[in-house]
Amino acid sequence: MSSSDLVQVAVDAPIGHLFTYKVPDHLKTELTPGTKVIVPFGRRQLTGVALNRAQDVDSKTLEKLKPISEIYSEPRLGQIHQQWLTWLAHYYLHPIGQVFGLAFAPGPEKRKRASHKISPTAVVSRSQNQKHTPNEDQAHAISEILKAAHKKAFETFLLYGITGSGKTEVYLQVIEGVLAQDKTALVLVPEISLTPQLIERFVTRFGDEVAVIHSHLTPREKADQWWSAVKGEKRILVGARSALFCPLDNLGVIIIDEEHDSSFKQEEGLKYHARDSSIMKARLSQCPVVLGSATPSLESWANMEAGKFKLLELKGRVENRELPDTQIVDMRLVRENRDDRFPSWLSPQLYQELAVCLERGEQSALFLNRRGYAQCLICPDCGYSETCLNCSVTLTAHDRGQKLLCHYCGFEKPLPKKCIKCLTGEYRPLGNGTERVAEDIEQLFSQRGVTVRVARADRDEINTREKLESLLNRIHQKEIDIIVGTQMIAKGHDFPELTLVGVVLADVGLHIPDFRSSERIFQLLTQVAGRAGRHGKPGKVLIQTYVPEHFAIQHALRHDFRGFAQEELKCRKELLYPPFGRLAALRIQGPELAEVESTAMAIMKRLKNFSTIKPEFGSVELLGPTEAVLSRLKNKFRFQILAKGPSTVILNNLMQFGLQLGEEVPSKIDLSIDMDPVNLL
DNA sequence: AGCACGCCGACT
DNA sequence: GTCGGCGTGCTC
Repeated sequence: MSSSDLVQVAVDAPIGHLFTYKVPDHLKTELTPGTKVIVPFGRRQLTGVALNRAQDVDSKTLEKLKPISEIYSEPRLGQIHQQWLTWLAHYYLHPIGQVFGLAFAPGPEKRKRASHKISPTAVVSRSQNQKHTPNEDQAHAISEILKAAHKKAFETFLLYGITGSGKTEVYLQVIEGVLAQDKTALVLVPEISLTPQLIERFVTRFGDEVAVIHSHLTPREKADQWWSAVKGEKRILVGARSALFCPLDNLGVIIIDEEHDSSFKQEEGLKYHARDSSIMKARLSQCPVVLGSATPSLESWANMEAGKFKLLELKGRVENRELPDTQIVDMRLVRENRDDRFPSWLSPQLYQELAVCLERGEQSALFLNRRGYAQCLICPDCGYSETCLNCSVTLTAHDRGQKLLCHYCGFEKPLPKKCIKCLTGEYRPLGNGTERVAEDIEQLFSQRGVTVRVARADRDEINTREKLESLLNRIHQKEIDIIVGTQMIAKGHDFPELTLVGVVLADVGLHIPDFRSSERIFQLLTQVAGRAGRHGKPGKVLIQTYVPEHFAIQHALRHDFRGFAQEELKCRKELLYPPFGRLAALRIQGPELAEVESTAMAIMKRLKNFSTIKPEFGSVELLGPTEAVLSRLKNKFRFQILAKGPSTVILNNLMQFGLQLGEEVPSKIDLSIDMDPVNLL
């Protein structure tokens, strides 16, 4: 037998290694590395990707090998994609066949030859949103990026500029230049920022060159968009993180907008970070990658300071718009001088500003990073609060407190009339959510004979694309006076008439035991402040907080990212947290607490042992096992081991060993590894 | 992940 | 006697 008869296949099954298949004679010429195939696997037929030809095997093993059943004529993953997907599988310790599976179009398998043109926005007026003449900073950024693209040079640019500094215009002109070089462009945006407005901007500029992938498309639409990009009919692909898997050829640039956004990290299955993975893809594709943000992640900022990323700064807002006047309201004082005319979450100062805003006929927004009616309901008699059956969390009140909902598993039940513990107490809300804020505001003003049109913008209220579009329309038509919302109003949307932003409680999220909590609060406050006063009218931002002295709040108040970064990086350095050290999390989960705990301890012991025997792991610090902060989710008890080390290579090696340990663990227990974890709860 | 095989409890 | 529970093990 000659070696060309055998091929390695990455089969779409949760198994870490490749499988060897025979190549039937009639497929020999058509089968090249990167071809999608169907192979017999046990009793089933699975898809996979053929990779390299396999070595000869002895005749005994040869007998066991099965032949490839079928092959697809397209897509054929080029060498760059194969290398990239292989890197992902190794780096994130995920079964290679499943990683390769992600590079195929989601949705309908059978596709028609004719490609339907699905333009995300039907008719576009090319008059509006035309190409702007870039200012000096923009022009410099555009030329630097295009220079790299032209040289086919890999380089990572950090495009740093505050909200309204014109990052999108840079993206658009870079893409224009890349298209002129006859190459393609990929733009990744957090799902929440992938708004009709943003899509419109791309479509207006580039018309039917743009494919868009977002989560509200039907499988059919998604497949059409995907294929039009794969086949090069559309040379620009805009999408959320998963669009990174679309096998575009001839990439000229990758753009990651809002690069700091934690939604770029996938938390399930292949736990990849789309920003880091993009950088690897750009490296392999020999093209520049642009990371854009007003509040860069400290990882990226440190990489820039270390000279690995090149800084392109956009100073100031375009058209010299002024930064909003930002003030803090100390809620401790508000509480001391309690004014019963207002709900307890509302300071007289914020009320005053809202009233002024209403009088002037201008729009305002109230931001609170907590959805629902109340964080929990508590019995005033015995102190009991309702918890989820499946998770170790309290239930959040929704629908004016009539419904209790678990934000982790979706469990819900109606509110009991009396406390289920002492049977006498009547639950009281604790910790306001957006629903409560919206209700209070409406009531407060109507009591005073003022009708305010309040709209809520959160995941509960705005759960379809239609609702989002209708909300945005109503806001733009000035049919809304006050928008009450969560992150949804902080990210992506441009509200031209908005002059006042009130942060209801900046403290939400500040006390969670996660080393990135300050960074997240700084980002959120900066983003939400950036919504105020963008078009000619000066904006005002009021931040209500019980900890006005907190450095994240103080730096946000002064619009001082550099100051924040410097101070936060100092803390990170002392504890060797990222970006100064790297992390890997090993998570152990299962239905029985005792079993999970003992398994976690056994694994820790093995890891410790292994790392003391091998000197190269001397620099790795192993922490735990600890019960996760969310100790039970969806009926699974959760423990965690954290590995902290100087480099990812070392952590990766250690985690490879950790993965092996997973095979010796009881079958009810699942062990998963998260490289560069973002969520540590 | 499926889908087998395999070895113990409650049914006609 | 078997129907079916889910533990364990394999898939080129």
